[in-house]
Amino acid sequence: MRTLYATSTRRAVVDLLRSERRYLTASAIFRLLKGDNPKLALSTVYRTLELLAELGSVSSRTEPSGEASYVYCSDEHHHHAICKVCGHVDEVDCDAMEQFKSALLTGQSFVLDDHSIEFYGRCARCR
Amino acid sequence: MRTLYATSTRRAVVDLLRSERRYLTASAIFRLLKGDNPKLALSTVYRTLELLAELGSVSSRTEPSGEASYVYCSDEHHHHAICKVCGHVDEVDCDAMEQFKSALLTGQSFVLDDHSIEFYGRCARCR
DNA sequence: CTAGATGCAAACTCTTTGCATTGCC
DNA sequence: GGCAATGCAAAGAGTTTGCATCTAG
Repeated sequence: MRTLYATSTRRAVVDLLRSERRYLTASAIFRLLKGDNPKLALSTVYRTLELLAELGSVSSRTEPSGEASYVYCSDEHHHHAICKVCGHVDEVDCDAMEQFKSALLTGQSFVLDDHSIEFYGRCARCR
Repeated sequence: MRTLYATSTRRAVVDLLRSERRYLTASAIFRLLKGDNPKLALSTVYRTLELLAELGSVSSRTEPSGEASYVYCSDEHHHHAICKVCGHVDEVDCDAMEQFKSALLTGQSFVLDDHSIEFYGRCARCR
């Protein structure tokens, strides 16, 4: 199995995502880190994000523009509540979903295997 | 206000989406229509899809690959149940969601304004 | 006839890849 | 020292745009 190096770039990307807790695009991350690391390459950011996604440390979504964005979060099954004001992302656990399945799919002859939910609203600080 | 022409290309795209009822990418639509319409341009398909989205006749999502795909559906607030086998898309109305809000967001100090759900499973025919 | 739609090709944006060089362990 | 990671530049893929031509109304 491949050995992973804890490089300074990787640490910087993880630190940034861990402190921001909102969805950031690769180029946004690149811009934010470029200052402290002038020779950083955008392709390295992409490769780091790909790695973090494989490791289950980040989750990605697609912005309406079509750009991919990433947020640091747990590897458990959960969903995201995204603040429309500041972009802050809360994790929402989804045990409740189980018991609601049937009600949500009333009248549909559909066998539910999985689901994906995004909530939009205002977080504790922006409320 | 701008006048819309009911051109043959537009009719063809709408007819296709209405009969397929599954998410199709612009290039898939292009390929499917190219046979009957050899001089069709991909850019026209994109422009038609953009128009249909504005009119509320199609809804779009982003495939894991990053490609945008489109499905013909109602303009009402609803969600989609997507068959993993054939891709068939059922519309799921979401009245039920209202009463589940609080349960789903238990313990979160988040004010919910909106939500987006996708269900994955097997449709009536593929079950 | 005329505004709107189309085809074609070029331009753009985001993302990925090849390869020589650098850096972690 | 050796393998993994990086920077840089080039290539890909999907999408958009400018413009001359065509067409529905």
